[in-house]
Amino acid sequence: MGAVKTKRMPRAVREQQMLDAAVRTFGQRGYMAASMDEIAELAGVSKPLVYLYLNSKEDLFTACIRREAAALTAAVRAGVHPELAADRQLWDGLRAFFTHTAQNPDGWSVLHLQARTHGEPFASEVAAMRAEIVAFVTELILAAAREAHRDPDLPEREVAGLAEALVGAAESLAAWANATPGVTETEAAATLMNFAWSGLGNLMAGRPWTPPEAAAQTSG
Amino acid sequence: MGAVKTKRMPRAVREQQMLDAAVRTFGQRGYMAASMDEIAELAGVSKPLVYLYLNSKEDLFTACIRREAAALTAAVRAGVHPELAADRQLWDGLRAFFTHTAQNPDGWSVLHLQARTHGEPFASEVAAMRAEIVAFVTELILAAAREAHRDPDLPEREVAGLAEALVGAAESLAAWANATPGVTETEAAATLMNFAWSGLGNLMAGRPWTPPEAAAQTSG
Amino acid sequence: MGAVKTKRMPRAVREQQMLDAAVRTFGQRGYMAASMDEIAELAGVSKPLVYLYLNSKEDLFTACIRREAAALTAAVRAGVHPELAADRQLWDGLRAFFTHTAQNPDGWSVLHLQARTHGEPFASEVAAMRAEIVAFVTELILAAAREAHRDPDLPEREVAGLAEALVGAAESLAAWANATPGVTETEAAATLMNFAWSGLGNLMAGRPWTPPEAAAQTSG
Amino acid sequence: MGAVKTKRMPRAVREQQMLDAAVRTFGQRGYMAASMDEIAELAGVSKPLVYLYLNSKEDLFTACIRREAAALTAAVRAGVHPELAADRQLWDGLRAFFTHTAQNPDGWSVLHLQARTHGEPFASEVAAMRAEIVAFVTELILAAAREAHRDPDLPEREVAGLAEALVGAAESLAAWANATPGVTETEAAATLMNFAWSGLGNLMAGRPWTPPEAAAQTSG
DNA sequence: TATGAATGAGCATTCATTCAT
DNA sequence: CATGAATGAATGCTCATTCAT
Repeated sequence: MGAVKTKRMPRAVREQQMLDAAVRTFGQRGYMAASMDEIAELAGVSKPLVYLYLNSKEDLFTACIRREAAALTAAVRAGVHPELAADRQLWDGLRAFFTHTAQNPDGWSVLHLQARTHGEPFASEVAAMRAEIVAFVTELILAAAREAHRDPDLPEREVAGLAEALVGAAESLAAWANATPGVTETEAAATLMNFAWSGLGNLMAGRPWTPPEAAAQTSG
Repeated sequence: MGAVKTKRMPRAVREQQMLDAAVRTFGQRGYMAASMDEIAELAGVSKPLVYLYLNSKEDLFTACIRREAAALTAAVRAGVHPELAADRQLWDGLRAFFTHTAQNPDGWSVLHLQARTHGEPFASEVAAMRAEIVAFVTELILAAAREAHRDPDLPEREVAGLAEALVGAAESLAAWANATPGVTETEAAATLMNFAWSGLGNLMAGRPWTPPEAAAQTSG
Repeated sequence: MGAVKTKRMPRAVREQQMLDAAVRTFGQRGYMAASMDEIAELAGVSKPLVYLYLNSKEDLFTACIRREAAALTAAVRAGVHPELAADRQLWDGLRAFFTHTAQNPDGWSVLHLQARTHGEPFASEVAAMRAEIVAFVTELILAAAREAHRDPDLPEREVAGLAEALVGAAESLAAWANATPGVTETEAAATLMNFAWSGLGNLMAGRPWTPPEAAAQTSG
Repeated sequence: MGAVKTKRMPRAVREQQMLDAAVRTFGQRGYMAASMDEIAELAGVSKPLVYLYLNSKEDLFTACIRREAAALTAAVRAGVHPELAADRQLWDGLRAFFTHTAQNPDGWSVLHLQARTHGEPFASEVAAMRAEIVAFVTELILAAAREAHRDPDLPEREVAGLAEALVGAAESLAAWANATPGVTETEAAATLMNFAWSGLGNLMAGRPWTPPEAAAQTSG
C-alpha cells in the first residue's frame, strides 16, 4: 500500500508523499486517532524524516488542510468561467465542487470533518477557505441581482446568510451524493440549483430552474 | 466550575451530572481529546464511579449522543404544530432548531461535529436522528405540494435531495448564527425560509416569502 | 449460576456459600484474576458482606486454602485403615486422593496451583498440608521396612526424598488422570503402586506389584 | 540490581536483557503481580521500549516461556548420550535436569508454576515442552524393556502413566532439593533412580539401584 | 539525506476496599 | 444483618517526539 521505498529523493517529492499519506490517514482515522507511525510507514519513510520536514503533528495536519483547501478552491475556480451568467457560474462551480469532493474523499474529510472538529488552529484554517467560497457565492448572488436589473434591497447580512445557506446545502449534498449509490455530481448540482434558484415554492408551482445546455464541462 | 460536590446521591441524579459533564467536555475538546479524568472531575465524582455507571468511554459518548439527539428532536417537535400549514410548520421547526442549538452549543457540537467525525458506532447513532429530521422535512415538502393542489412529479430521490439540502442549510446557518454577533434565531429562520421557499430567483425578483403573523411561540 | 438469593441466613451458612464461590472462582480464574465482585455475585451477597465476614481477599484466599486442605486430608484419612499393611494403606490412600481431587477440581486447583504460585503467606499454608501428607507417606515407607523385618539403613533424608518423589508422582498423575479421558482413579492408583512398590526394574522383569483383593472401598 | 544502564544497544541484546528481567520478575512475583513497569526498570529501559520489542505482556510472557523451555530441554539433551544404556541415560538426564533447575530457579518457576497457573495460551505452551520430556522418558522405559530382552506387555497407556509419574516425581524432587539445604543434584537424582528403577519394594529388600561409575559428566 | 534506538507523559480501565445508611 | 454509593491506587498500553549516528 505504501509508496515504493525509493531512497534519496528530492525534498519536494518526499514532502508530497508524506502529505499524501497524511491526508489519507487523517481522513480515514481522524486527526487524533492517526498516528505518526502509521503516516510515516504509509509514506515509506522513517518517522524522524517526517519530523525533519514537517516539524510536528499539528504542522503536518495544517499543511494537509492548506494543500487540500488550495486544491478544492482551485478545482472550483477552474470550473467557473467569470464571463458567463451568474446562475451558469454557480452551476459550473457546484459541479466542480461535487466532482472534486467525490474524487478526493479523504481530503474532503480532512477539510469538512476533521479540521472543524479539532479546534484551533485548524478550525480557523479551514474557515478561511470556507469564507473565500462564501464570498464567491455572495458575489454571484449580487451579480444575479444586477443581471435582473434590480438593486437588491436585501441587507448585506441577509445576503451573507443566503450564501451560508447555499454553501451548507452544498456540503450536505456532497455527503448525500457520496453516500447514496447512483447519484451523480450533475444530479446533485441540479437538485441544489433547483432548490437555490427557484425555491421550493416555485418548484411546487411547476416552475423549476432550467439547467443550461449541457456544454462539455471537463473539470480538472 | 464543576458541580458542587454533594455526597451520596441517587444513581439517576449522578448519571445526569456525568452526562452533563461529558457533553460539555466532548463538545469542547472532542471525543478523543476529552479525558475521562477531566469528565469525572467536572462531574464532581471519581473516575471509577463514571465507569461503574457508564461502562466505558464509548458507552459514555453514545449515551451523550442519545440524550442530546432526543433533546433536540423533542425541542423541534415541541415547536411544531402538525395541524398548521406546511410552511408554517417548517418556520416553527426551524426557529425551535436554531433556538435549541444556540442554547446547547456543546450538545450541538457533540451531534453535529464530534459524533460524525469519529466513525462507527457513533456516526450511525447520529445518522438515525438526522434521518428522522430529514424524513420530517420530506413530509413537509410533500405536504406543501398537496396544499398547492399539485401532484408533484418530482421523483422521490429529488425530494430526498431537497430535504438534505434544506437540513444542510439549516445546520450551516446554525453555526453562522451562533458565530455572527447579533443574529437572532428568528432572523436565521427567516433567511432560510426565504431561501428555501422562494428561491433566490424569486428573491431577486422581489418576491420573498412572507413570514406568518408573529403568533406567540413560547417554546419550552 | 449463583446461589439462590435468600435473605437473613445464619453467619456460618453464609460463610460457606462465600467460600464455595471463592474456591470456584479462585480455582478457575486464579488468585489475582478473581475479583471480589465476581465472588460476591456468585455467592449471592453484597461485597461489603464478604468483607465483613472474611476481612480481605488474602484472608478469603487463606480460608479457602485451609478449608480445601482440611477436606483433602480428611478424605485421605477416611480412606486409610491404619491397622492394615503399609502397601494396602498406600493403595487406599492414593485411591482416596485421586477420587477427591477428581471430584473437587477447583479445590485441587486452589491447593496445587494457585496457592503455590502466589507466594507467601499462601505457599506456606499449603506447604503445611503437603508436609503432613509427606510425613504420612514417610511413615508408611518406614512401616513397610519394619514389616519386611528389615531395619532400613536408608538415611532419614533419603526416605524423605522418596516420600517427596511419591507425593510428586501422585500429584502429577492426578492431573494426568483428570486430563486423559477414560483413566479411572483406580487405574491411576495402580500405575503409581506399580511404579513405587516394584520399581521400573521389576516391572521390566515381569514382577509387578499385585493389588490387594478389591475389598469394597467406599470413599467419602 | 538492574542491568547497568548502557545506552544505544542493538535490538537483539536489549531483547535478551528484557527477557532476563521478565523471567526474574515473573518467576518471583507471578504473571499477574509482575508489572511491566517493574520489568522495564529491572531491564534498565523504558516501558515503551519493552512494548516496541515484545508487543504485550502476554507476548513477553510467552517469549519467556519459550526461551526457558528451550534452555531446559537443551540442557537435558546436552547431558544425555543416546548411545548409552537406558538407565544411564535417565540418570544423566535427571542430573542435568536438577542442575539446570537449581541454577535457574526463576526460569523453573516460570515453567513449572506460573505458566501452568494462568491458563491459555501459556499452559499449552509449557505443556508442549513437558510432553516432549514425557515422550523422552517413555522412550527410555521402552528401551529399558528391550534391553531386558522383554517385549513389554505393559499397555501403552500404562507406560504413559509411568512416564508421567516419573516426571512428576522429578519435578517434585527439584523443588525439594532446592528447598532442602545440602541436597545436591546428584543426591536428588540418585534418590529418584532408586525410586524409579528399583521400586520401594526392592529398596526395602536391600536391593537398590546402583549408580554407574562416576564417569566424567561435564555438563555445560 | 536518512534512520534505529529510545523515552516522558498521559490515558482508559480495573480492583480491593470503605462509608453511610 | 445487609447494601448502594463511592474512591485511591495501580496497570497495561500508546503516542508524539528526540538523539546519536
